[in-house]
Amino acid sequence: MSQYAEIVVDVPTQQTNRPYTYVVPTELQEEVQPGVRVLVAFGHRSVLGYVVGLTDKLPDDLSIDQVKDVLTVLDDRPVLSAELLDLAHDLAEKNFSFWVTFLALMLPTSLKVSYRKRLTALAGLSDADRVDYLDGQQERLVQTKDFSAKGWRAINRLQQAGLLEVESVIENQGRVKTELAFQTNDDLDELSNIGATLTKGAKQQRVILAFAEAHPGQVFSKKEWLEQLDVSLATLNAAVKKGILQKVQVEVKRRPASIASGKADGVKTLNAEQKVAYDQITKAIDEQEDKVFLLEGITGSGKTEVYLQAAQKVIDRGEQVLFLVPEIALTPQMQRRVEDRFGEKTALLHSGLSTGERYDEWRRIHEGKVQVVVGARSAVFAPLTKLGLIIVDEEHETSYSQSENPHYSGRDVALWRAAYHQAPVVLGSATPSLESRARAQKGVYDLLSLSKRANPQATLPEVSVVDMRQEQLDRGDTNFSKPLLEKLQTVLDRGEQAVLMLNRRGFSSFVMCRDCGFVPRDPNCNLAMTLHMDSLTLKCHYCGYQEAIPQTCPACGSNRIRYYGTGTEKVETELAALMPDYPVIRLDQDTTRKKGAMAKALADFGQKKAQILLGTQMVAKGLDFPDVTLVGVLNADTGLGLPDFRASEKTFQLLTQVAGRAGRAERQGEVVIQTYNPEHYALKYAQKHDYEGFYRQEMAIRHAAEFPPYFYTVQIQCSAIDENKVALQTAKIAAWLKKRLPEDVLLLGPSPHSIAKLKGRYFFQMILKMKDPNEADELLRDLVDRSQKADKDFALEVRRDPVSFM
DNA sequence: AGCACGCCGACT
DNA sequence: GTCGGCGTGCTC
Repeated sequence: MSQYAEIVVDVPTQQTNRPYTYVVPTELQEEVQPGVRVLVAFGHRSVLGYVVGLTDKLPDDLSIDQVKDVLTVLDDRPVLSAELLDLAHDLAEKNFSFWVTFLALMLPTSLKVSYRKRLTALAGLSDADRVDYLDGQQERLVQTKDFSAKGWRAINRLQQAGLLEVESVIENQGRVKTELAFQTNDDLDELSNIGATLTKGAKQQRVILAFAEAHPGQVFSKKEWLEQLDVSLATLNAAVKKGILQKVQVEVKRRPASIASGKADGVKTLNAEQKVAYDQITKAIDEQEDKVFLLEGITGSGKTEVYLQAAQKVIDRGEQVLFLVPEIALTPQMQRRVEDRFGEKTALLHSGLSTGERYDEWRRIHEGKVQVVVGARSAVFAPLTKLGLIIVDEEHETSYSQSENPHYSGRDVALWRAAYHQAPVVLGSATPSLESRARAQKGVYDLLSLSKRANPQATLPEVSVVDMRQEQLDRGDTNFSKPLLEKLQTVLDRGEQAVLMLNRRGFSSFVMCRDCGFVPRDPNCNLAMTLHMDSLTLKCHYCGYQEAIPQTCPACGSNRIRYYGTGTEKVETELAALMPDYPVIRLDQDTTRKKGAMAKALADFGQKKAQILLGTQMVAKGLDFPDVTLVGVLNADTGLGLPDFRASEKTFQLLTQVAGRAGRAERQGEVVIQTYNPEHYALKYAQKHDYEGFYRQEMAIRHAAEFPPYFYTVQIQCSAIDENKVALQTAKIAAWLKKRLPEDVLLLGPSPHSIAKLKGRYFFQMILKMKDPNEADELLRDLVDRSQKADKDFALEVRRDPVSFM
């Protein structure tokens, strides 16, 4: 029996980033366990806390009268395991954040609490005050932000005068979902008595009564009653009044819509290379080795089949599998395969779920009812206790890194958890990140390669590169080169399908006045706004600001205001003119915003309702359609100009991924890449399907420029509403750092963000480069600490191994 | 983050 | 003299 609990309180600041000791009252001894949430008094108020440990001994610097009691226990069993408590602590240290921030991140939103106050009017409160503070009501639930500091002072005065009651309310944000149901009376004598009182005309009541007598004491949902007995709700309510039925609330678990095809996904025979990979992975599973495998397999080489069979092995051992995918909403095909293979044992976690669905999936995992969890980044914190294998599909994807606070790398968390559980990790990709590939080179990871397509009749597609500079000279301003159009026509005539990708990264359509050159910009970010023809608006893609397309130039009044650049919509229009007989399915942010729209568009394409699929980067990932024999990349190189040392790597990965959509079955596939940089090495290697070649050349460049994987990077990003303030403050910090940084740590910058103003704030950044990733940690922690106290408007974020630079 | 304490200028 | 502005420091 432990007397004291170590508790991390829900106050995310540097000064409170440690456990506090509380007394466990005897009556709560059973319930207070590591990993449960509790309410504790902290300062002058009550806050949520996470129990991170128990102890019998008071810390030396505390006396018994300084320690307060745990007030309430919120969970009847721990919501966080010892593993996750530990992991949260490590992540906070590593990413310059707070322990409590990561603890909260690991739980579904439904288990977070809201802090509110209940104001209740007492006798003597004036009508004016009642209107001001209670909306004219008797009582009201309010948040801190509902009143200004002045307002709160006034409320405190009213409370002291005994005119108003103020009470803190802390409660879970989510609730278990219940639905209305009706339970039949189980007292048959009483039922027959009621039957005697029914009038002749009460036919419906007799139906219900007969049913109740046949099923005494049973519960059926409202829906079941309405459908099965064909009665109305009013009739049911009347039966409640008579005492035949009783209203009850029953718990229902929300499940995200299954997209399983209904047929079991058959186990496929592995080819020789797949078998080697499978054997190595399952050996590590059996021997409980926390090995990391890098599964480097060309597109269509059957990585998924290896994952699924290895997962089966883990399930047979009674253990659990964590299967991470970049963004599950974008890969419905992967979701379907896992569901077809493992059915009810699967849980899904991704951003497309509602809060309630997410909570219920989380509880299924927490209750141990699940053996496979499929999910995007945040699913890496799934409360699995018997992990036997972690799979990270498309491990090079940057979406595994969270760039907003708190920063973390899902891939690194996967490695941490696997080591904890002594389970292997499989990192899979056709185009591994240079970091992972380099680790495999050094023997830190085990390299497994799949060099052939799984379908023995399928080969890698032929890739041709078209120089758009020449095309523009010959044919004028167009998005479609002659070779691409010819190939497209051939494929369509044969009844096959084509995927066209418009790489929109760093590229967009905008409006410009042909007379004065005016370009409409949004007032927050001062960026050229992107044209949206479907809603006839101009939008800022960064802050979401939108306005109507001007008919005349706001600057000079000319009506020669025209559209420039290329968006998917404009290409769609151009395509419709060039290929009027062939309908097009468009796939971009705008057409897939609605829930399930992506899956529907892909299903339509799969059923050949259209032969052309046109989209942004999202068509590059994971699509597997046997009739696609042509892939066209309309603008391959727009990403090369970004201020990011990974621009080449990202371009190579994107081109390789999208090229992999062609010729996945028996028919030979073809790829046409249109570019203004035909000589660029990223294109050359993508053309030859030569990842290893690209890897070697890019590594040489990274080595010369002292970038990852040879060096570790840390990004320090500063922002403020006032431009001068950030510039000045950032320069000061740079000078401060230069004085203190070890000699072998390089500081780049500060430099302004390539987009001057974002969401009303100005950004500057500095980059640190170093050989030892933790060399500057202490200094950076000190910096974060100081900057937090310094100024409310000024914000500073430290990002380890950032995936994009600005 | 909240909340109190305490110091300073602007009013009854 | 007192009220309310906000800078500083603490919370088991």
